[in-house]
Amino acid sequence: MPEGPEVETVRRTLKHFILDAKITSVDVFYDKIIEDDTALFKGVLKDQHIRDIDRFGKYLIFILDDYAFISHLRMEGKFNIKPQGSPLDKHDHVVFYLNDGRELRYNDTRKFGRMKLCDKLHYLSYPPFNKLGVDPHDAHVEDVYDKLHKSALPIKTLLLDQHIFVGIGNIYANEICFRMGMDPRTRGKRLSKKRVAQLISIGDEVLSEAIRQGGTTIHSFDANGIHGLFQVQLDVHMQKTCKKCHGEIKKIMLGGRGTYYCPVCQKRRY
DNA sequence: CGGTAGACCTGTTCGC
DNA sequence: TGCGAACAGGTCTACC
Repeated sequence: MPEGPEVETVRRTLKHFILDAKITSVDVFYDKIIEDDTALFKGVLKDQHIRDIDRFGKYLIFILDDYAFISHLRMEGKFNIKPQGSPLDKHDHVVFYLNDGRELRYNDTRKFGRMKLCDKLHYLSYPPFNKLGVDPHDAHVEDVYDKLHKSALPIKTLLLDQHIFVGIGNIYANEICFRMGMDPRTRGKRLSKKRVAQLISIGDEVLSEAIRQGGTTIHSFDANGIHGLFQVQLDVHMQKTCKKCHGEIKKIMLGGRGTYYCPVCQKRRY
């Protein structure tokens, strides 16, 4: 699922359903998902209540009584809440058994997602968080400008760099460039301070709107029949026709990622 | 250090 | 229809 807005939707939904539930035990069917020793991970989580769920960028942080762990969904990770004993899906890799007869299941077709124990109180001061950038909502122009100004990489590639901004993924990077009226190939160093200020505010706007709409849900989060997640209205990503000028949307590769843009509306290079 | 392929996985879609 | 290549919401590593 996961760019920042989708992870935020998962966070809110999970929090709504499993806050204060107790983890009675954990099963792990694919060890690589757990970056710690699996036995340690299972042992630490046993009999802990889920007291809170935080998010930083695309990371979820589960806060327990005495410990905490982070979860990154990468490309296809999903959490589902199922009644105890309902049939396991082929791609369910981690199961958290809850004391109320439900199970929180981590499902991940491509097995890219990762979980790891972290410091409960000061996790932001340790890896991976201490090296990450800022949420566009909290960004300061000077800091971002300093980073962008040093780089010859395309701005669209820089938007994906989690050391600069957190939470922006491939879809929203494309959408942000479109809303900026900016060619995604524009080099970071070409952006003026004023343009960076605009980038921050449009970035914040795009992510906030997506959160309001419940994230772009293609593989829908399916917690106990809770649907109602809208699909975010996308302007360019995977589109054929430009919503503004009705011209053709072009697709190119930048930094190995599919990049969509309108050659008419995103002509300007700064 | 900056930047770019390749790796990690499975499933779906596209082209011949 | 079949079959391999390319691609998918992400990040790390190895290597110029």
